[in-house]
Amino acid sequence: MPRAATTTDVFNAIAEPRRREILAVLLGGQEHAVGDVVRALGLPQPAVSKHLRVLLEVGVVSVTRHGRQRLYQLNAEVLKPVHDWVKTYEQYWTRQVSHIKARAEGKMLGRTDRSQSTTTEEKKTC
Amino acid sequence: MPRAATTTDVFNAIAEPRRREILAVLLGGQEHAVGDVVRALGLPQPAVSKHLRVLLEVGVVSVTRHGRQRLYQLNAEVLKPVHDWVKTYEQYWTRQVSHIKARAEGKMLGRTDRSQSTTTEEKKTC
DNA sequence: TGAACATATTCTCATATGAGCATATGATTG
DNA sequence: CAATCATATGCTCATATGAGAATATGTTCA
Repeated sequence: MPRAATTTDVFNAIAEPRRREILAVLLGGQEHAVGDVVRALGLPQPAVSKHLRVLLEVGVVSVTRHGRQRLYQLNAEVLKPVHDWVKTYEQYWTRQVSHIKARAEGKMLGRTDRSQSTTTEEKKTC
Repeated sequence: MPRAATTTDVFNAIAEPRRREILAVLLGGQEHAVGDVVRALGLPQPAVSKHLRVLLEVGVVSVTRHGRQRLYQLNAEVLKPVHDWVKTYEQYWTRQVSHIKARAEGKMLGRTDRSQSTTTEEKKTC
């Protein structure tokens, strides 16, 4: 089976950087025509339309017809699952992390360190 | 260009449900052998190893060799970007949404600038 | 040394992209 | 109606899956 479709859920939909950029443009609750997004991001119109379609299918944006243009609006609540999910992990990077972890483990394993991490490249997030 | 590699960034890595399940198993800061995850999720071992590799490349887990087994551990801070990103949208699904939106719209007409964190940082625990 | 155990890697295959480009659909106006 | 503006859809192509099965690498122990 190939990778799940981008329209499967919000997690897949927002994995695409361009789509996050589009959502950023829609931030503020304002309605925005496709053209606005195109101009704001400098992307080709078809690309924007396609990305908006994915976001629409997942429900994170809604659309309204207004004359010859379609006004897209952010529907943020659909992002809540992402928030809830990641929030579960929040405590592990907030201060006292080592403390919490130490207590949880309760012991220290003597280990031979050998960071053979395959690729030590830097990944940038959006 | 095809879809970005799953190892491109955290957003892509966590788009896969199985990978989120694996992270859930690693929750708690404890070190877990691959076999533990396999047993916990009932997935074939190669599948787990492959998913762990992706998570490792993105940095959301770290690994340590201990005898013949490899102990994986959650490295939650890598998830912070996801948290920060989604948090920007949080205010739009929390109560008073319409109120907040109305105020925002009233203030800024026209430009959508991207932005900076919400000045009011609330820290409530779950 | 060899068997058993733990995990990683390789290979194939069906499938879903995202980019780029062309074109279709729809609405507005002269 | 025809021209124009605003969007959406269709097409090709290179590429990266994730699942499944088989196999390789590495470690411990008898």
